Amino acid sequence: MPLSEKQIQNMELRKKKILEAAMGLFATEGYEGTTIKKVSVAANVSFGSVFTYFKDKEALFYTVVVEPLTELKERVLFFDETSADPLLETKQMLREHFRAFAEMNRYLQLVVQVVGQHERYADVFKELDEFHDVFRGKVGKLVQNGQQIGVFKKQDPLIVATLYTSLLIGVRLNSTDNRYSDVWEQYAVTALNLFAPTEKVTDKGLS
Amino acid sequence: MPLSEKQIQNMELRKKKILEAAMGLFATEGYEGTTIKKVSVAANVSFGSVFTYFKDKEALFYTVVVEPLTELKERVLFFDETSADPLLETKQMLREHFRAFAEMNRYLQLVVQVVGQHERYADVFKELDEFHDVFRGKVGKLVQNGQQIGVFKKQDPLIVATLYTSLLIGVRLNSTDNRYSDVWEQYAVTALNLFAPTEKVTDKGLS
Amino acid sequence: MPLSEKQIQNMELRKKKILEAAMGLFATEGYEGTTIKKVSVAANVSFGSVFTYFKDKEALFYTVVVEPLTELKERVLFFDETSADPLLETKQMLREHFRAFAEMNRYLQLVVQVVGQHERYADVFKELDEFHDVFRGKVGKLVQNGQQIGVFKKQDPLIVATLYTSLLIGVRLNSTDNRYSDVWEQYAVTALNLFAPTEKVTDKGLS
Amino acid sequence: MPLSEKQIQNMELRKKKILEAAMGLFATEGYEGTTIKKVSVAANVSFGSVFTYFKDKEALFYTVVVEPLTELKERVLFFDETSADPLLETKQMLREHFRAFAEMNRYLQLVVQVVGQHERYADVFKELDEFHDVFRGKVGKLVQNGQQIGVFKKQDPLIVATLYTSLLIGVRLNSTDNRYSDVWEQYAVTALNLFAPTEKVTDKGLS
DNA sequence: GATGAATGAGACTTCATTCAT
DNA sequence: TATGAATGAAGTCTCATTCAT
Repeated sequence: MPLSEKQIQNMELRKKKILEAAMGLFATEGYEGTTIKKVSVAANVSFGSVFTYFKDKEALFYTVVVEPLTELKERVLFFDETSADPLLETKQMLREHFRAFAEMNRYLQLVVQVVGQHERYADVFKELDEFHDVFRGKVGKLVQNGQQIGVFKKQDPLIVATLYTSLLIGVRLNSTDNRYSDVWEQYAVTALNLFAPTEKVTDKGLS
Repeated sequence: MPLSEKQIQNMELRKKKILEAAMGLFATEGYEGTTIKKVSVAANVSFGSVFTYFKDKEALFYTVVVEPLTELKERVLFFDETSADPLLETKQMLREHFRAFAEMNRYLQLVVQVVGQHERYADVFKELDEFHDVFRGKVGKLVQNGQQIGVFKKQDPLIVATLYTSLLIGVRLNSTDNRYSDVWEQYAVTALNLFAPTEKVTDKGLS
Repeated sequence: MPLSEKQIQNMELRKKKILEAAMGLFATEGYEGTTIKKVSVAANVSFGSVFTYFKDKEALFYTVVVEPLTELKERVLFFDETSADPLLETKQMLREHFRAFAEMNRYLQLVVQVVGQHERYADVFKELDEFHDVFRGKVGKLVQNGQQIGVFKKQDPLIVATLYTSLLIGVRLNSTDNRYSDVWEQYAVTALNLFAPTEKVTDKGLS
Repeated sequence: MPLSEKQIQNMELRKKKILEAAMGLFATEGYEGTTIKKVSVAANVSFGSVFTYFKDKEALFYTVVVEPLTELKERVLFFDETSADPLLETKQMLREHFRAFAEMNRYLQLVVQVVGQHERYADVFKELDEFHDVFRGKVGKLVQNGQQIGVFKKQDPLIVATLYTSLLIGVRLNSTDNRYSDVWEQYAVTALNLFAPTEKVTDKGLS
């Protein structure tokens, strides 16, 4: 007797609730600071139910870290590094990236923890690190593109890309707010300097 | 009977060994991942001795995070924000900062943890946050100085300063090495762009 | 609506599968080592179905231990203690007993557990113990019969009977195979000495 | 600072108390039926102290089973299989063996569990099984010795030895008392028949 | 002051049992 | 009746902290 449609939906809802509760707790209280009991209470679910959906705490953590990576990838890798107008592309990219990093606050807090203690979270870090490489590589290509066209000064594109991704995560680490606001808009504008644009860049392109 | 000079020195040595062992463990294994037993073994000291020098685990952690802050402050706040040559001052500052951040790896890993979970480590975070404000303010003044003289383009100096400190911690977070090397040297050079220097900046000033 | 003949047959089949799976698991993994989940998987039946047929784990265990007792009784109490040729009767009994104990390996493993921890399995042990008394009593009568006729030396018949049943279970405990083989045949022959036969006993009667 | 003599003695006492409590519980309630909490209460020791002396439950069980094996070996392998009077030697051996099996009741209950579920307790069973082989071999030699001298009828000595050790453990399994008594004395006398003595054996040698 | 045994709170996890579908 | 998700009691084990020596 297979499960009814309604049951399946209900289970997915419960699983989602658990994941959200777990994400919030892992982000603010850390791995050990988060107990299954706390998660179950926050998710308004019985203690044992957490284990119905996740083999153990480790598996819960893994899912919490890896699953939202899909959304992060989509929001972060959308840009066209082969654009004919790399300056404009970069400006738009910056704005979108800062917006994404502003909005995905809780998740990125988690990412920081994993990256900061990569030896401890080796499995999960591997996933993040692979993404980081892809991300940095793509940014590097855009930088190179801009340099060839002459809108960016000549510099090692990978160094620039590395500094840029570091800047993003660093800003996220140093901020405590969850919303995209004027400050983040300003960050995006100012961060363009990292790419060393040759022309007089005004805010026009972004406004 | 007062303690002899020799005894006092010995105790200080033991305390230092414990602190160093604890720093390494807290940095790589986290707060809960670090047990007093592990610390005592790493410090080559008996289990109970840890409690002779520190009231409890909390106090040990606090000391481990707060005490090295003095060194960090010294290495990071050394620059002269009122310098008559703010461009040169900035270049030198960059190099020294990246060097410091490269070398104080383990400690900064710890800092990242505390900042990333500031709600959890409220007490200790307060100390770090106050330092961060001072640091950012001083950098902001240097930026302002440079803008007035005309070596930097006009931008909100505090935004620039914030991005700069974020970049520093972000680079540290994304790197895994412990030594100052050519890569870090390049970071320092390239990061200057964040300040939007007006003249043609070459590596001369840094080499 | 009463259940159809087919349905009833199906249910009996399912129940039997569960019992067999449970017997194997209880025998090799013990009471606590056996989980309802394992039983359901081994029986190729859903988790909940076990509870459809048995009130709880306790009831399942009880059935697993008590139900096969009928077969054991039949195979073990078949002999005629009033036989006019008690020596021959004893020889045949021995062979059949050892054969039964060789073949009912799994079940007897279970019996050993219950007997070995009779305080813990008081209910179920009671059943086994009553059977044991009957068994021993009947063997005792055969021994007495043989002694009166003079084919066995005089000894306390109950002591002999007790030693004999102990020997049976002891041999079963010390062996790991599941089949009746030459070794078991030899056991049966040699075990006759326990009854202290007066004449020269050869293997003739058994071969 | 090494532990004082007094402290060491106290620790040994505590460890012994735990072992005794554990043996009683494992014997009567089985491995899973025995909880660390029960052991600590029975040993009049705190919960955590059990883990001070034993790595985990498994290690406790192992020690409980393997340590008393030394005593069992001593009490069981004492006899001289090369004796010039193998009949007398056998009679004495029987008496001592039954006495030992009567007195080491609790421990042998444990042995029965391990042997009865050897797959589950593979590690610990190995130790017991090795001992059993030695034991059986030595008994076999004594039987052979007796057969050569002519006090025992010719039979496969190893079969006799196997039946004998099985008888011992079987009797222990079927009895519930803890003391050596008249019944056990009678068992010892009657069990001699298993060896098929040729002469008229009376109780003289044993009384 | 130095040591490490003693303690018990609290975490993770398993699993029998219930019950809605 | 068959199924398997939901639940929470109970067990193992870790580890911070205390304290006697």
